[in-house]
Amino acid sequence: MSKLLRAVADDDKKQRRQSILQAAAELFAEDSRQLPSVISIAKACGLAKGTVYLYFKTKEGIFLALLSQYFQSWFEQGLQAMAVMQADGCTALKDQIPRLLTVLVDYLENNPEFMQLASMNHSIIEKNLDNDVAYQFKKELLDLSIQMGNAVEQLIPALPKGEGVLLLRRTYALTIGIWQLSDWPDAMVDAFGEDEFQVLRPKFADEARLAVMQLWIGAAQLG
Amino acid sequence: MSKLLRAVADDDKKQRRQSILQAAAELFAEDSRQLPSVISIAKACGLAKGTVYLYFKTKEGIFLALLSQYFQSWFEQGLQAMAVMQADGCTALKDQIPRLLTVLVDYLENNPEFMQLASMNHSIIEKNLDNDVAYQFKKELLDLSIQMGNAVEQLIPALPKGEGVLLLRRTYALTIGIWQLSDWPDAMVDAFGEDEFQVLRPKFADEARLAVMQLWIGAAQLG
Amino acid sequence: MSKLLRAVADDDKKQRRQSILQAAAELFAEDSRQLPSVISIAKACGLAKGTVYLYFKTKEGIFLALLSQYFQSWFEQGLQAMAVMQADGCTALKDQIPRLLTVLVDYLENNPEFMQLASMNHSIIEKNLDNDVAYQFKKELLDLSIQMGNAVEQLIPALPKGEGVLLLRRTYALTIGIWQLSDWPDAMVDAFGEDEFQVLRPKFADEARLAVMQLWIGAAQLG
Amino acid sequence: MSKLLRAVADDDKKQRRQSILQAAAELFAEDSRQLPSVISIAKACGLAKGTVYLYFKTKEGIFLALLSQYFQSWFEQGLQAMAVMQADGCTALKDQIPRLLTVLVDYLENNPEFMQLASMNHSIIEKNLDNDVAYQFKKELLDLSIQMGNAVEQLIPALPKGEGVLLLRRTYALTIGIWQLSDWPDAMVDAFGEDEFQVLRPKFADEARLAVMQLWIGAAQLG
DNA sequence: AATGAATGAGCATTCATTCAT
DNA sequence: CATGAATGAATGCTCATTCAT
Repeated sequence: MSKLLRAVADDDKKQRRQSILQAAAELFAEDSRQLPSVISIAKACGLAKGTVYLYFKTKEGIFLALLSQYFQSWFEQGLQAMAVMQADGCTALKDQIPRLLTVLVDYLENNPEFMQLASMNHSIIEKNLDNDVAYQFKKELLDLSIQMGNAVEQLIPALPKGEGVLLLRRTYALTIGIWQLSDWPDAMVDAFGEDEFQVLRPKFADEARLAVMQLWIGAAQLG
Repeated sequence: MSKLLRAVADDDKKQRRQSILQAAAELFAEDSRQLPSVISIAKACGLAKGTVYLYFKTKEGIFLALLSQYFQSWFEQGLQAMAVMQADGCTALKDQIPRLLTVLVDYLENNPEFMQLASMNHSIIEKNLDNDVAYQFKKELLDLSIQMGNAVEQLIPALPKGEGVLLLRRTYALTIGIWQLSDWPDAMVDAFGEDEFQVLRPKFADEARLAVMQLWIGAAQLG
Repeated sequence: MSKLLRAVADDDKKQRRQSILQAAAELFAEDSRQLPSVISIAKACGLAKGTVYLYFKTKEGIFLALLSQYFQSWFEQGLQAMAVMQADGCTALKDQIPRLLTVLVDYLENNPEFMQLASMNHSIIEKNLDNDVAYQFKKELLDLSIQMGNAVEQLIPALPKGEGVLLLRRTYALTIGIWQLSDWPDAMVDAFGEDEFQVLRPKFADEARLAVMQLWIGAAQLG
Repeated sequence: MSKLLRAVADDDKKQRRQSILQAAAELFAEDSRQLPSVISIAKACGLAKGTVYLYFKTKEGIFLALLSQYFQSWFEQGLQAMAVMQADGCTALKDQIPRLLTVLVDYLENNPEFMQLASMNHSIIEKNLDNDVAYQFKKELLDLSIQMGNAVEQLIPALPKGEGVLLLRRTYALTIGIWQLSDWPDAMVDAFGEDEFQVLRPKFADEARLAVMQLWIGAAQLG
């Protein structure tokens, strides 16, 4: 076998790690019912199985890292959108919330693996993880959530102190649930068609936009 | 081994089928991270493995049937609550909605396997089902949903025609999402404690009650 | 695949179990450096891998069962030999001991897998065993040893009470050690020839006969 | 990483080689069920994995070198003891043999890794060795054995010419066998206790002293 | 000489499902 | 109807060794 170029420099290593994540994401997108096998990931990025384990301790570790990246990007998008709106002088709540939600939902729509991964039961991804790795992930997620929660509170004055992050939590829960409703196995779609059960199977982005809007309105109302 | 008495009469068969579901539910409750094995279910109800397959085509079929029963009971509870309220002459929306939601969430709280199973539906249960069985399940669920959707519309006049069932759909999505957030593997709770990450990990019933209320208020608002 | 005849009757099951042991023994004889893989054992007796696990809980369990059979046969041979000698009226110690040792060593010579297996380090066979299975084995071995130890004491009057089983223990230890000295990997024999190192590498049976005889004489002397 | 100082001088190399053996011995002592991994050895002596392979062709080579050192020390002890006795004018066979055996067994008792390693030699260590390395080892061992065999013959006049080395060979075999009997996995000791099976599981040093004495007496008798 | 990134062979075990009895 | 023997697919991970740097 022609051996791979060695990733000696730190940058090269980072890049290689990223290529593993990339391959993992693509394979997972193909069949979101289960995590792809390590060997398939390795092959997909031209590495040997053992090499993958130089970069990740366990298979689940790969997908947690992936999930982490999605979360980060998602929050970034949200924070950025809010920053832009402020810079734009867009202060009408009526406009701001829909703009923010659109940004957030668009991201989910454009990165379906995110929701797939996130909605995968804990019992699948979070088993077989180093406590360190899992803790790190939770910690980052918590920090990001709180940071963005604060921003949301500034956006919606009616929201009591500390409710921002809770609203985000519920928003996330809602999108996860909607994803699961919307995500049918292809085989089932083929078998049953799109129409008969459309009440049970919403189109993700439309439903998410609308449902989250309802949730936010209700939250602002109650606050 | 001495063979079991044969279930010849329809009633006997129904009863045997029910005993399988019973056993499956109990075993699943013991460890809800994964579906119990067929052999364990068979033993738990005193049958041989092959016999279980006389009543269900696949293991997943057992749990879909179980899930179906939970849905039925859940909807029944909801419908009944609404009927009682009407009989009581409780017509203040302000009172009715909380009463209904309490009934619904209480059911979920008292039947944690329901949420667990429902949140597995997606990635685990539906991957190995006969089309017939799956279709049957979806169909029943659809009918129930529509029926209850109508009732909800009567309850909330502000809700436009056809929005009842959609609100239910979102309610279900929201509870599923909250369940997943609240349901940590024991190992992780032990490792990280209950406190540090409580923002990420709500208590199911409290959160569900509150979040669903927000959703319904928002929905009524928008309607 | 044409499926196997089913071993339903108890006798058939016993026979099938025996055929697994048979196959395991033969494969192990081919390369005594390591336990053969389960798949190779299964194939060698025309079974599927899973079927092997219907008869044994772990791979190591197969080899412990095998070892147990060898021990039983070995002790039987010894006990029988002593019984025959008594019946023959052979009472001269001078004759009896060599006859007994010949019987014992012949058995080892004719069943080389026995010594191979026995001399395999504990860390290999005794790991991955049910405690029950291991205990059962030890218990049987203990009983047999004591029984035969008593017989040896009757044979050698000079031996103090209770020394019979200890002499057997040392005899066993000695044969194990000699086996290890005598058992070179084929590759090494090929590479180095038989002659240069014959001082380090005895021929098993000759050495065992002689060394054990020395041990027994010394034991009788000391007793 | 900063590269290590290079061992250019022969002495430095010898020292580095020795430090590898040292580390290997210590790690093996910690868990004598299996040979430690190369990476753990490398780390333990502050080297990189590849560097270890500059000094030894295979992992087993490390442990064979270690085994060789144990053998050398063991024989040295024995030869020295015999020399001292002669210098002491201790000529009573009755006294000499026990003194010698005590020295030999004490060494084994104080260096349990020796027996552990020696009893692995057979099934584990020799399976992955360069012929050169193995030959070298055998050759050295042979020379030492012959040398010490001669010394034993001088000690025990009753021993025919050439029987000294054979007696040593049997002595070694006997100690190896006794070692294996005495060496139970901790898990098993914990599970079964020390008492019930003590007949099958001698205490190494006591048993070795006694059994070897019997062997030597028998050998002197027969000679 | 020293490093450490890359390689890839090797394997026990479970368990859903079938089907001969 | 009931049984339970037989099947066989499916896979993460370690670690000795190599060799480019």
